[in-house]
Amino acid sequence: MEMEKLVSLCKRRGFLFQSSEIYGGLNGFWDYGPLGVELKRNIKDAWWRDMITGHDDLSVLTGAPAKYQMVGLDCTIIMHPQVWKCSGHYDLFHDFMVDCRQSKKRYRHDQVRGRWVEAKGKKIFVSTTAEAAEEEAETERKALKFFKLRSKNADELSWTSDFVSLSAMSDFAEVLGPDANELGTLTPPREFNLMFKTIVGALGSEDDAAFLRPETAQGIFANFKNVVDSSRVKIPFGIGQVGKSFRNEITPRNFTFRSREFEQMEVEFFCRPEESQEWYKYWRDRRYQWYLDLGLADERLQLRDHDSDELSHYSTGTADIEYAFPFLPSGEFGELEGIAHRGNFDLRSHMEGKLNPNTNPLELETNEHGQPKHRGSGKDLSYRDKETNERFIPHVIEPSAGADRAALAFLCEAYCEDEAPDEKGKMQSRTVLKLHPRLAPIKAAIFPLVKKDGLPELAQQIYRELKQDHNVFYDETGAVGRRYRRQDEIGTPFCITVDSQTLQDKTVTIRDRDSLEQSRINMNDCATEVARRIAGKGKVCSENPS
RNA sequence: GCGGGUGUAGCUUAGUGGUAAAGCAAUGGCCUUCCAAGCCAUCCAUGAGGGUUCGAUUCCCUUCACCCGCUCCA
Repeated sequence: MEMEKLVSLCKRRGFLFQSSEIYGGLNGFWDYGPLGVELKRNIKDAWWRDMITGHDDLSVLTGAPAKYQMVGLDCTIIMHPQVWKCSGHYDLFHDFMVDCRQSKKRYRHDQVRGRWVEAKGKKIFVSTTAEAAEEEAETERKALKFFKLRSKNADELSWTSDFVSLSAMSDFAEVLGPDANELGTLTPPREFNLMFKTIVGALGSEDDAAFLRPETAQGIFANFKNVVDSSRVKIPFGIGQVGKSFRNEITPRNFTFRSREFEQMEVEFFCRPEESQEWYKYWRDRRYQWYLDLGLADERLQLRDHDSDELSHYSTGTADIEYAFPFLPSGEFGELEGIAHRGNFDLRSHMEGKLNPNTNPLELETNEHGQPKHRGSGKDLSYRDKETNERFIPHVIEPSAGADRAALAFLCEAYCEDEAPDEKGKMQSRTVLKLHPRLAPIKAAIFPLVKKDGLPELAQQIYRELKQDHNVFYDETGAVGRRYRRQDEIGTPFCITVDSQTLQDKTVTIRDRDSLEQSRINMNDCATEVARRIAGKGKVCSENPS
């Protein structure tokens, strides 16, 4: 499937528009049109229903280690700045980057290391991005090449310093960049603010700087105690939240896949440390199945466990649910959702202060004076088991999904060009969105076959009745075939048509979008039939010829 | 952020230093008894800003957006 066709359809039919399009657009921001907003809302509603309000906390769900509770939360986008300092985002999202004018590469300032060397009366700083084990050999190789020396003359190189990070350098004039063969090609370090900054208060100054949240999760951690104290939840339980997050992406690209403003659907699931591994596996598999149940094909969906070297020290497991988006090279997948075992890192960071994620066991990150780099709240965020009277800091499993990425994946999966007969029975190509009925923006369209003999009045009667429970659409213009095709293109799963036979026996036809099959049902049964078909329809996207 | 490419109607394309053309779509009619039919009518465009010029959609500059490749992806 070509991405341009889907992008074009999204615009033409009102799923997605570029933000501020009349002013030329804004890179990394997208608006949802009348149909897109319904699709995205259906995705969020399905998630909320399946994870939170519809959750059966009295039964042990298939694959789950035990019964558990689920509650929701809706936190503010702007939070106390200390939240982001303790969460690690403040440090992590303020990278200093240097660019190389020669190699055109960009490096994280603190990840480039090197040492001073002198030869032939000239002193230079040789830098590299190589691993610590190889940096000595790598800098020697580079120095030899720069001074045009043979390996056997390596003793002519006089190393005058230990390895230091580029961040310790004040001037790059004598620096040989990691991929450069001349000096002074590195630009001064520039700050990349990946969090959106704003000022709180009408007269606020830089001291009143605050940030738009780069994830919804921290609001849940910050409210952990409030939820425990107010809602009678007992561990194990989860807190879910759906909402906007903001990241100043360096390169937004691939339609809505990497946007600067996006919506997340996150659960923070709190459990006993010794049971956390089982819960991690449960959530990983449960979330994967959710996408399958809503129609993503398993050959385009994968559950990828992170390798141990990708994991944070405090995490005993992280998996990504990934989808083979059509804009990616063949064989590559893009992340829809990450399920991370986060240990007690977050709750402890908000208690004690920012922890150093590279320590094991976790230690407080300190500044040059030995003081905490970012002070925590000092509040006790531990949990007391009312039965055993045991107090502990829960471990956290975090399934974190992107609503916009899910919407994009469902659209990509649903887009389909197949054939349908025209009025002469000849096969014509048709564009159809084979969206799961739960996700389809419009559940059913109601047509009078012709605009006379009282058929419109009957159709409108059905329309009004269905409207009470579903988002339905009424259309009486043009040939009925054209109306069917219009609905196919926006993914409407069912079309109900009133014809002359309705006048005699009160039956109407209901047409299935995917099979094109029509069956006659009593016009008074339309609402129940549509509800039955939406609920009963399993996987509808089993075939995707593109 | 770098390099290359592209911007004409909702979409697909045409064209020109001097009135911007068509098909499809949309809208309103007529006609139509089940899968994009037909007829009539209507609506809509040179991404933005500046320069050269009597005159710029066309030439030049800047900018914005999109696509491809690098980079980045917390």
